[in-house]
Amino acid sequence: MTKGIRNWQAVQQEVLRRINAREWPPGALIPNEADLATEFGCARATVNRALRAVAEAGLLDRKRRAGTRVALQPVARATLSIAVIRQEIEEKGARYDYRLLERKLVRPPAPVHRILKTGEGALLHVRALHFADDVAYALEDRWINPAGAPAVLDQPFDATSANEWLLEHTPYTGGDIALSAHNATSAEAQELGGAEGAALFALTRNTWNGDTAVTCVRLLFAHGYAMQADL
Amino acid sequence: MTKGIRNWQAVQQEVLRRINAREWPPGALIPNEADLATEFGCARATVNRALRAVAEAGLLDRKRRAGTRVALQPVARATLSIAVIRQEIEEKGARYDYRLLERKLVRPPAPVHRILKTGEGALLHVRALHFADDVAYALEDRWINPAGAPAVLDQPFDATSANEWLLEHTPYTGGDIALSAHNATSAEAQELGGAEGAALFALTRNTWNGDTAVTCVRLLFAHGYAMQADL
DNA sequence: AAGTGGTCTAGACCACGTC
DNA sequence: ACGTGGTCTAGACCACTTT
Repeated sequence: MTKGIRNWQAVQQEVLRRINAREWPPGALIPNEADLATEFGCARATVNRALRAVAEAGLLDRKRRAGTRVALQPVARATLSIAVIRQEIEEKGARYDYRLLERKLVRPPAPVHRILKTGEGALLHVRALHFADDVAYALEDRWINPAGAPAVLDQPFDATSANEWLLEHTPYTGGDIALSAHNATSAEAQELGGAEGAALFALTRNTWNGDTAVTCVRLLFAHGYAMQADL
Repeated sequence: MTKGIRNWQAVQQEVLRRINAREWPPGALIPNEADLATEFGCARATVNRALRAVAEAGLLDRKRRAGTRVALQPVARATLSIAVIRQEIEEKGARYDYRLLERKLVRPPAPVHRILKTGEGALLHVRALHFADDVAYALEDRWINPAGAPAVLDQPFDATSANEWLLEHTPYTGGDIALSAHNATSAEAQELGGAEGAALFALTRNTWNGDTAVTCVRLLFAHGYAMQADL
């Protein structure tokens, strides 16, 4: 009988240890919550809290009646923190700068129209550059649906980026993100200050609020950019 | 007095609604747990569970004594599910295939040595290709520390990829991941079946177990690959 | 039918950071 | 010092799913 494991972090640690040490090998059924609570000398709720945390990390599979099993293929969940670009740059200790390239209310081209599923209305198209210590850092190409972002048409976006303004002023209920690699066109290369054809890291993001599309944006990062994540 | 909000998901939903509707605008201090519990007619623990979930999603900042505030800059947390490559391909409905290119026990070059911080010993270097429906999908270039992966030297990796074997047989306590874009060298282009210079999506991952480095790997995905994430 | 995890409760004490 | 969130408890009932 193990004793003194009374807080959920300690329980979690012990559970992780057993998984790691293969005392509970992949696929194995582990004791139920009540038994573990008895063994550890704590309440079942405490065990539940710990097991739930480990399960959220992907290392346990829990099913009612069937019990808790050690995951066979622990799907690694990496969490990306996608902050406002200004913040990201300032956190690196660099000086942030911003330049608006274009801001137009236009009817979107077909691909954008398809993604945002907007009606007949025009969308606001904004293109801008973000700088870190005067070096181009990212090129932002964004379409904004005025129906999804009140007051957006009054924003000049000449000093504050759409990236930042939207996050502050526009609620959203969901979104999806795609990460990819893209060869710089000559125009992009010129704007970002790199070579044509250079491999650029691209982040494409669509955001909606309920049934209304809010914005779709592509961020092209200068050559050499790497996005960090933790396991 | 709102009534009938008795389970934590319902409380969470109501909290999200208030944030979204700007009833609780960004930066605002929201009522404390006890008051909300009274208002909703449930136990404080239920409110705590809900608020904790919303805070984990990045929409609330909670501090003892200072209370709970709506986050000013809701850092979007996107979660990447990084599965075994075989699984990823099969989930797309494609047929998975694998080919080992190289498997050698060698002294690592300086950059790898620096990352893994291993001693004098040799590392296992494995290069392999993953196919989806006979089309090259990803190129795996991996260094494995025998000290961190028992029995790895007995694995031929001719039928099962190191990607899969390690996940199944080698515990780890942590890791870090970097995502970037990379121009294909001529050799890489040949192996992946693309053009030299094509922009390739790269995932670089280092894994360790306690103080021991386990493996460092670079996965180069064929041109056109996009990694999906959800908000 | 039965056993498992999922959740709620009411109360309590604690840790922490602001006041 | 004191108010806040963080956590633990013991018990209870419920929902799901497998047997």
